[in-house]
Amino acid sequence: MQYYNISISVGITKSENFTDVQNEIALLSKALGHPARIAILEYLNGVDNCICGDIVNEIPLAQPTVSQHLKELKNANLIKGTIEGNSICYCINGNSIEKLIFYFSKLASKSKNSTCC
Amino acid sequence: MQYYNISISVGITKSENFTDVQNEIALLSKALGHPARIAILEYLNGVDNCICGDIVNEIPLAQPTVSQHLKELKNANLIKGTIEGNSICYCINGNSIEKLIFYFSKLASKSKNSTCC
DNA sequence: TTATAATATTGCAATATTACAATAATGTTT
DNA sequence: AAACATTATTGTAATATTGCAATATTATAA
Repeated sequence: MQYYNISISVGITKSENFTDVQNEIALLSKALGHPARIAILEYLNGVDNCICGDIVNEIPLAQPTVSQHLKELKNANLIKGTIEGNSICYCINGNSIEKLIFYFSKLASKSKNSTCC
Repeated sequence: MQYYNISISVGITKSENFTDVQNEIALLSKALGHPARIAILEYLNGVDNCICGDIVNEIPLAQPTVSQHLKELKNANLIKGTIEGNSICYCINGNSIEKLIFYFSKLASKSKNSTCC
């Protein structure tokens, strides 16, 4: 008797089964799915003109953790930013946020009238 | 020599460090952070009047997996639903979606003018 | 050049998420 | 009642996420 242990993709999100739009909205949402990253966006929004050097001091987490969250926000295209001297200059990418707003508006449009549940 | 291995919260999101609003938006976003759950919402939105019995057949994942995703959407208050006979009747909770739209609109408002990054 | 300051990366432990087979629970048919 | 249909739960394996200490990188200041 011989056993073939076939287990290919347990634990991985099956992105290939879904549309590009579904995957994109999910990725953006996922990046927003942590309070620290929401807090970072709130701070960036509160600071005018992108003069933002000390995000680390504003977020109640250790510096490497904040750095990691910033990286994820940038990967998801939710913030733009560059290093300027020995500090960073990040700001919100309004386009991505608006993409979400536009998508969710469509999603909520029909569901307003639903009274059965 | 004696070692005290103190490691309390490694791996857990530190929700207590953030505001209620930040946590709520993050939880909603997190629930939206998977293409299958986006697909479920799209399907629910496409079907009028909540006559939705066969979500499982519409999502390209195994039935237990779909059931799990539905549970998460319900936990996050993104869908409402009840069992009706031997089928389910789910529909989108427009209030939660609108909560996100409202929040993101505020977040994107200031960032439109940012030109430094 | 040698600090100093700010951010990034690495490595690791702990927890969370994803997916599904097997099974349970529950209502509907026959 | 027995078979069927539909959804939920349990258990488990694999991967992902979270958080931080230690360290690296890079630019500025002394």
